Amino acid sequence: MNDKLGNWKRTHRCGDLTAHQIGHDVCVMGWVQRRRDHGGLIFIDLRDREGIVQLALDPDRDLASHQKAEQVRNEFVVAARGKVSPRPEGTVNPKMKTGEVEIEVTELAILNRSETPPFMLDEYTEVAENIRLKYRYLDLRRPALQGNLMMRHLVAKTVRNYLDSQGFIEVETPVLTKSTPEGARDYLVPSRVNTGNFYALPQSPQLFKQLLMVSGFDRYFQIVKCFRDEDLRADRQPEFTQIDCELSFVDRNDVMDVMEGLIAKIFHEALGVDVSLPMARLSYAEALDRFGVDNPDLRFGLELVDITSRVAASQFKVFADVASGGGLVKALNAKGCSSFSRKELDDLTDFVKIYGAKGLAWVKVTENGWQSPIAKFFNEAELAELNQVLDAEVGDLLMFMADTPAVANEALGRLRGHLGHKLGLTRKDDYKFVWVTDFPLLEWDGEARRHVAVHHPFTAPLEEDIPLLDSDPGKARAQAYDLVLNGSEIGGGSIRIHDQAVQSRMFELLGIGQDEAQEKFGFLLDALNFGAPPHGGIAFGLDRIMMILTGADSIRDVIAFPKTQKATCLLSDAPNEVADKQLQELGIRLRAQQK
RNA sequence: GGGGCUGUAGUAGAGUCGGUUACAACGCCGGCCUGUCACGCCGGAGGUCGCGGGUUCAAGUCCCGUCAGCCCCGCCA
Repeated sequence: MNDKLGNWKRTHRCGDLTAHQIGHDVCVMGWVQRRRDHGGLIFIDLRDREGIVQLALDPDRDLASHQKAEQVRNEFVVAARGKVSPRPEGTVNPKMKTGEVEIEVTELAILNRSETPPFMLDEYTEVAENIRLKYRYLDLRRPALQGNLMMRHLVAKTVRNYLDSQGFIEVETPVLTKSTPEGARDYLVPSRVNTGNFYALPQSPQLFKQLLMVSGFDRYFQIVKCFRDEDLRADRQPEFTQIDCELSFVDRNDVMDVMEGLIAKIFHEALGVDVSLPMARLSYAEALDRFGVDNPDLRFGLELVDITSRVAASQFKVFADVASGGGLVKALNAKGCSSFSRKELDDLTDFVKIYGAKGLAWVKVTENGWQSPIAKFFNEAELAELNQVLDAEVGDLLMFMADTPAVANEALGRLRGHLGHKLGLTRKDDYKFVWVTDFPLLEWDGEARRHVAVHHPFTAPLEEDIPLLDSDPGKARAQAYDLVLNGSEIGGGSIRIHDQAVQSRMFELLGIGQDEAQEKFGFLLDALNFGAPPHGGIAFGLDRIMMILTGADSIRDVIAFPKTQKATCLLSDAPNEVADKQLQELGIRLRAQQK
């Protein structure tokens, strides 16, 4: 039989007790981290979200509570009354925040018992993630995850305070909304009242926040769940949280300025790190040229060098053919890496093949010149020129990639990131921000044989590029911007089209006919005709920001109840089959599973 | 849809070349212990080697399939 809470009132949290409370009578409640039974004396480490404090139970002080403590096991829920006392000489534990004191218990209550937990809730035990996810409520008792979620709360609070101070108003938008073409696969929700019709869960509140600008709210924000039915990754969950913002009467510099302030505030509050402003800015074209990717990690150099024109006339056919065929030949210099083993080089080659590269040429720069399978194809002048543009010195490892521009950039850019990690150049407490701007507005989808929006269909082109919409739409750049932190895209947005004519032209370019545009987005097009202000916005991935703030390698470590890579919940067992009656009410019949 | 890694007591691991009864640690249970703090000492219980099939005199070990977790490609405006 458990003890009743009765009139016991907690006075302190365990982790808050220090020398300041010495002499105070206190009452604490929490979970038993560990019991140490010395036959006579019993020590209990009692844990709550703030930390751990030691209870000392002496039979000479109170026999009843000592006897009760003999029954106590790990994870029992216990309340203790007693006096905060300095620990005897020589028994202070400097590893604990509360290590100078202990509670001399005079009354102990067992508020609830616990089965032996399936795994030890200490910092030393590594447990398989499927076990942790099944017993998520236990895993969440551990200090690491408690800390992550408490910091998440602090960040959300900071976001609300900052945006409020900047004149933003938090407005909720519908979760049951309309499925629209473009973008990610929607999660669908069948409508019972309108049999055969479906809502979609929002991929983002994009259209609604634009409508709020038309409504004159001027500045909107929302910390909001978004849903995308796509495959998961270490930093991607099917439901995730955005810090969603939209502003009226602004250009993109205004948006970036306000948002830099938000990010700086978050880092100051959460980590005590002061981000220097303004943040770096890089055009999309320059990002690709120097780093191969549009989300460069600026914590280290290893920049890519375009050598296409320098190898066009070389005897090395692989390079020369690519160079003359519209491809790209790029290189990077891994300083001091000529000691890489054959196996390491093979691994790097395998790595770039993941991104479609056919191979990777490498050169070890030695005192006797190039040591490389491709050295023989280059004459003295060419060697000298390449050494010069790549800043090659003895001990360096040069790597070359020749392919289509898309593959060469992506593969070598990813290799650059891979090397940065491998060489230990990516400190987690080093924070390098960069805005990437001037993205292309459109990209050609060879399969669908039409243009698709790089950002989304409501993104405004650069004003100077509007004529290109008619002459060469693929060349038009967008008033879009991504915020990249340490190689991770943590946010992105754009100035929107507020002119109905431009928006219609945009749909035309995307191959969305007038009728279809009216059917899918008519409410937005109508709204643009009723005095839509110039506006733009941005959305940050709160989960990704939290990953970086906490140093988590997985997005699951910053979400209370995450899903597995197959989008299931091991705790609740979602998704599951539903009763036939439910399907009947919805007018749904399941198709036979195709094998 | 594809590539890769992992799967052995409650937990996390070892298990050699296929060969007797599958090991030790932590946890758990019992006993002892009045200054420990990942307490210590003594004793004990605990196994569908993920699952299914195959090869073999013999499979945790080799082969095929499958399931689950993780990482990646595709996908993610």
